[in-house]
Amino acid sequence: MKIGQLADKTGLSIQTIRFYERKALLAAPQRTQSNYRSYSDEALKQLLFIKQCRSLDMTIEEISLVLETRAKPDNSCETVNATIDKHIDDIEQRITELNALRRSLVSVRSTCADNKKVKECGVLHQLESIAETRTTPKNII
Amino acid sequence: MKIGQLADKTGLSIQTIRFYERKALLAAPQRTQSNYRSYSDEALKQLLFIKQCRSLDMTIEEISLVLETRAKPDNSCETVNATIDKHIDDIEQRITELNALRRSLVSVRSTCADNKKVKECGVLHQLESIAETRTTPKNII
DNA sequence: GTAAACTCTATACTTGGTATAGAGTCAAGC
DNA sequence: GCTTGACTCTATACCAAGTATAGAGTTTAC
Repeated sequence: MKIGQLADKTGLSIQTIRFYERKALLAAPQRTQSNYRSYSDEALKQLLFIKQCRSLDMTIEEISLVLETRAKPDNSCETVNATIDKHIDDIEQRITELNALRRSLVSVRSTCADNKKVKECGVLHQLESIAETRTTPKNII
Repeated sequence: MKIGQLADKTGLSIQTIRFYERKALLAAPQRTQSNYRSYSDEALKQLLFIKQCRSLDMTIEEISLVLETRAKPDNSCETVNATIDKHIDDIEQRITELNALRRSLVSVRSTCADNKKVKECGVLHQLESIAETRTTPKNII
């Protein structure tokens, strides 16, 4: 199967598939005489797995780790579970941060009604006051 | 004041300050004879303003817009409020998405106990099953 | 035979910075 | 006067997870 068909079947773009190959998530496939990539059904399965992981917002690195673990059926799946657990933690933390951020924004926003002029704008005044700067999260997620 | 002092006073890194200058958030300062940047207190204020906006996770573009509006004291502050409102909306949407994501992850995770082998791992099985792929958010925030 | 559709590689772009390299400048101590 | 260390300058590359292009070659349909 050529890359276009694989893209159709997976719903991923052709560039994304090539990108995953470069990132070593997907093994480099065989090539036709004209140097076109030629994929097996295994590749399709692999890509759907990757897509599923990405839909859970796992990073390429996390997926890489999971794929590596998966390759050895008799190993413990501990690292997979640990990856998911950490990922859940990260997301929970990010939710907490965003909630705090939302509260700050709502608070700032509440200081200005509509139809004011710039010089009277409470929001701008708020932004000028050097409130104890909340250290904002590196937005990983 | 030289850039190092400004960095100390604002808590921003020297590179970040130069980066903001390149992005036109901060006006290019005067230069000494030896081509060192020489800042006024205005620049300090401006940077603190920018830092405050960034701490609210506003993008460079949003900050740019707000700064532009702020420059005209008699204009309406409508665009500022609109920017904040949209920003709040975006964050609320992102929180909703992350909550959904968290539920999915917890659900996947619940299918595997500890100390299983890869071939028995419920999490891996879940990831293989081609569940209706939740279209995952482009993580803007 | 030719045009459309497909594929290839390589490269640049996105965001908000961070991290170098290599060169120049300044102040202090000897 | 000279050296050393701290500072600054520009330019460039890097991060994640792709997306978008240019320019070339290939296959397919008519």
